Amino acid sequence: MPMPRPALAETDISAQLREAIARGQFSPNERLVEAELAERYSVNRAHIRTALAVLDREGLVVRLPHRGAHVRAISDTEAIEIAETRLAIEAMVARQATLRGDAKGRASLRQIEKDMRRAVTQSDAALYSQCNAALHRELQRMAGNATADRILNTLKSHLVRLQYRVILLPGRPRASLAEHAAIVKAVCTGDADAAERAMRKHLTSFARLLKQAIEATRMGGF
Amino acid sequence: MPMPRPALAETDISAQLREAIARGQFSPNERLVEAELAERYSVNRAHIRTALAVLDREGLVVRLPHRGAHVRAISDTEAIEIAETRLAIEAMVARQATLRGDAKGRASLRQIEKDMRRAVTQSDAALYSQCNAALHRELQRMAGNATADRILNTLKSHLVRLQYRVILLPGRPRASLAEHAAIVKAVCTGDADAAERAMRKHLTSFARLLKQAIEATRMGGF
DNA sequence: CCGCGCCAGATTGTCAACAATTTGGTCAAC
DNA sequence: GTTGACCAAATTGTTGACAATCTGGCGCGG
Repeated sequence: MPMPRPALAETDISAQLREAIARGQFSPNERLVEAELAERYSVNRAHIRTALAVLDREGLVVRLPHRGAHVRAISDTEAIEIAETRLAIEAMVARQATLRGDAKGRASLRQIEKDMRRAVTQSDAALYSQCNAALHRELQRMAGNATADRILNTLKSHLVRLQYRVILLPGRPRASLAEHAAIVKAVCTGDADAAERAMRKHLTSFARLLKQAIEATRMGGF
Repeated sequence: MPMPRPALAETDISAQLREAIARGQFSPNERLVEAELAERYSVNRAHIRTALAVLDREGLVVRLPHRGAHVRAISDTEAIEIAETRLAIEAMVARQATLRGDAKGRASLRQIEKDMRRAVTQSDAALYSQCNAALHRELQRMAGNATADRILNTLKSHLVRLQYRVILLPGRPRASLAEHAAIVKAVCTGDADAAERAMRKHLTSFARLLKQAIEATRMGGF
């Protein structure tokens, strides 16, 4: 039986912190005091320091010499930037998934689409969100592009804080479903161009709505 | 007068190591012993450790528990993967540079193109390579997409070890020049679609040649 | 009342010592 | 000759202590 792989403590802490920040357990601009984090995660301060350096490089936190680290508040324009960059990569992933994907992957996609449909008819936002993630994940797996995986992983950790704003927009799930269906269809019929186009369309509309949501928030004084 | 910003030692060491690995000062699979690096860069072992963690996350090195770090040897398929991912992002950057670039940037591009032409007529490979980097850098600046910048920076650090193979191909500079000229023209005339297409074409041919160069190397032994 | 310098506490940056683990080699037994 | 246990050196993993620096508040002088 192959041991569940060791994984360095530092790597682990980076992942935990990344997740925590992405989930909003630390608010933007919140100070991240090394000693506190060390205690909270029951590790040495050195590990926290290392994790912060990694997250700094990823853009999730900012560190100023002798002034410590804080959660980086991504600006509105930057959020859009990130969404656009994600779009560029996921469009490529959709293409590669079409070209390199296996039958099992295509079957998975179709199943996920079904679940999505159910989520929409039942107005189950949580289920929909879950299916959404599953679909994108399956496409990444089919594409088998580890580089793209890593980048998307990082980009999404920036976006999760924001996407709930979009998902909750009235009528969004229904529109999103149609877009997803188009992607699944293209991938399953082996039309790589169409798959890329469909994904591009999907994420373009996501980016547009994100932009609107941001504007609205700014106006409405949150 | 704004101080040239402090920059943490750790961040600095990460950058130095990244550069060194990218330049091939450490060969693939070479062991990276913390104590040795600490001495070479005149810093504490803790700094090296942190830097290695960052580079691990970036995919430049691999670390195994209790067995240390070594330069990650990127496989052939992965090199192509990286080139394709780069393509996806730079195509977007070209588009954004067209839409958001300023007149000064466009003037720069035209100047760089001139220098490139000179490099080709003089068969000055070093100059050409320099112009090539300058052109892509200027496009990134014009696009003003910090997220894309960071990602491209990382991706390129993986590719530099390989690109000399492509640049040295007979006739490559001349073909590359035409592709670059098309990009500059599209960006300067404000045709974003054309700019994206031109960049895509340019990097597609780069990826194709990289693939060929890799195949050739594999055949030719060594 | 306001500004300024200065001090104490909090926090980060640096470092060296120590513990834990792997690796490669040696030697004995078969 | 080969196998395997075992030991020593090298290396990584962990931890605590100490130095350097920032922050906020206090009191002094204007």
